[in-house]
Amino acid sequence: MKHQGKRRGQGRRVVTKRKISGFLQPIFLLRLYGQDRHGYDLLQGLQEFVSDAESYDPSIIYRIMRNMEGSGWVTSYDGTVSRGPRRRMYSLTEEGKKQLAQWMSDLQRTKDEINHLLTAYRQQTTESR
Amino acid sequence: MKHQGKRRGQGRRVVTKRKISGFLQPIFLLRLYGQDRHGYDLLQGLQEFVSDAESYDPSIIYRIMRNMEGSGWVTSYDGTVSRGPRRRMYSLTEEGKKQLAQWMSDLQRTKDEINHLLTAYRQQTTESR
DNA sequence: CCGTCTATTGACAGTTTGTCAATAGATGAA
DNA sequence: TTCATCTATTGACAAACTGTCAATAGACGG
Repeated sequence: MKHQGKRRGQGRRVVTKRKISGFLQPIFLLRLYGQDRHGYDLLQGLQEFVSDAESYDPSIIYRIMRNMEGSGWVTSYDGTVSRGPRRRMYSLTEEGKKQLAQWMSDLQRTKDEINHLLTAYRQQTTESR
Repeated sequence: MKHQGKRRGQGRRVVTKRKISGFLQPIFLLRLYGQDRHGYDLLQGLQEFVSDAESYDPSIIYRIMRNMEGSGWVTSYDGTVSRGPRRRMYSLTEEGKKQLAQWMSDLQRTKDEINHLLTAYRQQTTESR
């Protein structure tokens, strides 16, 4: 008999720094819709879509873009250099557009689910006062 | 010189089964608002809030609940047995209520961000046809 | 020539996830 | 009674993902 209703599980787990995963990918794909861009450009445009854009380490952009290239959603090529070192330019593929559409429909459903949850919460907290 | 614009990154990474993380926790806390419940009960009530409730392995509920107990958001005790083996009952703590409120405000912002993204996507796809 | 800014890459440790087997009591059928 | 089945919970492992940070490197201003 290990534990029977007594204290369990305390300790460890204090803060969670994890962000909502799978949210940056659609943002990047969307920003590649009109024109090709390089990683740093994508990083800077992030602030339009997320509130804590500064908290992202630049390296994650490149990791995400490499993964998306591996999935065939973007392709890359060496861009011309203006200031600084070589830039890897990314462009959206047809497959990437399909993936983006899929993501958007998933996000629509996620939004509906969040909404449902928020409504249920408000209901719960107003009726019990 | 490793790669200069040639094929890179293809291979690995085909399907992503990962779900939006940190979405089940607030659902469970909310369902504990009115009354104490056991894990299996929480599992069954999931379908009200997420579309793919069946796809969740029961074990994740217990893992999540143990973590939340470790964080002090719920406490547990042995419940009375009606059908089947012992049930571990969970109840929401005051700290858990605070955490839930925090989560809800985060989700509100997340919802706004998703909304912004969806709007930007629709704009992009309609203007470019 | 040096420091700074732009830009990208690679690596590693720690966390989280999906999955699955194991345990176990209660109930109903044979 | 014995067995299968349903309800419930626990533990463990490998794979995937995350945060973080150091390293590289070209261009530019002073």
